[in-house]
Amino acid sequence: MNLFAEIRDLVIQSLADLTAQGVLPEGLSMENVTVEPPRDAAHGDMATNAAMVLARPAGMKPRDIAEALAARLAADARIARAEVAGPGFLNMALALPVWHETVRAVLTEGGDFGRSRIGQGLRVNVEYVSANPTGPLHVGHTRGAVFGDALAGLLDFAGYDVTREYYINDGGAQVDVLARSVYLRYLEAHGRDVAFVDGTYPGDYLVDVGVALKQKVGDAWVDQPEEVWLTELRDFATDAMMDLIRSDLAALGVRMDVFFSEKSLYGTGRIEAALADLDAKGLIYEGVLEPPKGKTPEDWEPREQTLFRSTAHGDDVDRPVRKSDGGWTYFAPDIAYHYDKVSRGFDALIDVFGADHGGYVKRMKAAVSALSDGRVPLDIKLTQLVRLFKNGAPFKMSKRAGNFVTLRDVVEQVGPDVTRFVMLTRKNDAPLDFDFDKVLEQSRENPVFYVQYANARVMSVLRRAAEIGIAADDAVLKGADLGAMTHGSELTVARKLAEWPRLVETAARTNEPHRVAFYLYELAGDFHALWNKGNDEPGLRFLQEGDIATSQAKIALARAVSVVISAGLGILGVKPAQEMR
RNA sequence: GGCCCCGUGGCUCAACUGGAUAGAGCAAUCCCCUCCUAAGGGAUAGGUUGCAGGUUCAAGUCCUGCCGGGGUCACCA
Repeated sequence: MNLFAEIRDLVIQSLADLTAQGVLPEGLSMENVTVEPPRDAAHGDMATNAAMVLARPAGMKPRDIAEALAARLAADARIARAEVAGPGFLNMALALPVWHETVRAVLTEGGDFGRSRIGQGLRVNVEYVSANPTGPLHVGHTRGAVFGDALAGLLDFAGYDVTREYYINDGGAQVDVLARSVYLRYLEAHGRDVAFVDGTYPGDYLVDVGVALKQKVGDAWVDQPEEVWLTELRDFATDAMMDLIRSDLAALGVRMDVFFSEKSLYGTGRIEAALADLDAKGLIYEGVLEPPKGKTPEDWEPREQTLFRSTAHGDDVDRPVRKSDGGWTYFAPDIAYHYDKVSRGFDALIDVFGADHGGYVKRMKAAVSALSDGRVPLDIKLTQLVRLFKNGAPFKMSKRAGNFVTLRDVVEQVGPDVTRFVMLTRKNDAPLDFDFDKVLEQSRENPVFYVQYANARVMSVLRRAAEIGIAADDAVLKGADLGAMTHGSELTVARKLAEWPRLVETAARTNEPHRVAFYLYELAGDFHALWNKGNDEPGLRFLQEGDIATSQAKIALARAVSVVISAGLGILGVKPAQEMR
């Protein structure tokens, strides 16, 4: 049930009736007619812009349309009042039973309340994390991981068929570096003194890998040239790193559907096939690029290269796909990878990148546009930096190479639920401050706590109800007479619940899971306000001694809040708290 | 220099992709605990949405040009 959609349907139907009566001319487009909550609650429960949108095409005054529409709407039982305001807004106040039915719908539909069908079962691929398999995940990856996972959860809830995918960059030169670094640790495991020269990874996390390698091959590779061990060691090392990364993701509660290996694209003709597709479309050519506009690099020299005509699909310059030594640029396998995604039949693609990859957005979009002939949209979401703090002071990462704050560090210190929620308290393209102390603070400043506390309070009421003998399981509550729910503070909460399905759709349409986190904070706020009013006005308490029917009506509202909080947190991958400790 | 992102009360951020008088939280001042967990709530004060134009019934939101901050910029991924 989506109340806003229902009322919009009513408005559209009413406009159609007016057209049939000849009040409005034929053929008006209703596309831009919206029904939304007004900013100011004093304006009523819902407002429509219909009169203003239609005034010009209809050749009528906004107020005339609004008056006619108001009269029509007032005939519906759900509309308690409809009045014209401002330049032609039509404000509607809804009848009390509408809110009671909203609460009942939440209890009846349970965790499915708010589920949407706007996705229409379309298959969407969300690619995220995709960190190089050269070490453990760090905080930056954590934000991308949480964002991508929450987005996937959101789209699933909105009716899409979602695939969560990780692209393993195991094909480039960085894997050779990894292999050499592991080799050094391997020598170390054999008691050798080693030096980590520039261009190798000195991180401690490779120590165990070196030991494991020793156990596997003994001393067979000691004092052997690279030709002997490099190829095999690459696989060994990337496997070890992917095991590490998988366990990092598991600690955060992220589970991928697909791990796609870049290496699997090489030597199999798949890169060639993708470029052949572009070539057949006349988008591959040999040419010389102009130097970048403005500042020319010192060592610039004109060079003939194999280029992808990405400018034909919105990019600023064409992009090389082959290096001068004949090998592929990194962009070539990326093209092939997205070609693979397109050919797997996805209806939409989403890539989640760190903000430092902003420069690749246009070329990736151009590639997907070209490969799919514009049929498959690619949305690229960039996640901004995470700034770490401890007790309000910037948390310096050690300068020592290879030593950084890992995902594991964060999760072990504050837990996966807090990590996830906090990472979503800012929209993806804004920098995020993460303070190890503040995120554990129990105060209104901390949204994680605030939302969890609201849910815990509901649970507390349910436990207390059981103690004093008031039946309050869901089966009872959804059949309860909600007539006793009339107070303004109660209706404020019900109104907020009614917004949930609409919020889900907006968040899904924009690919912005942070909206869910903000909504939950607002819902919790309305609930806390109601709770506190119960301190002043005993009549607003959820448990009314000696009046089981009234208690059940009020408990039903509280329970509905926890149902929506649980559903919302579920989308974000956070477990709701049953009690605070 | 080109491209991308950001600029909203003293501070940290929202604003339902164009809707009404721009909303929250911190900080400030004042109030509310025999009461379902006060780990909370209520009230007051605080704004030319970086600047200047434009588009329209309507602009924080869209367009153009500036200013400021960040990212990025051909054979590294």
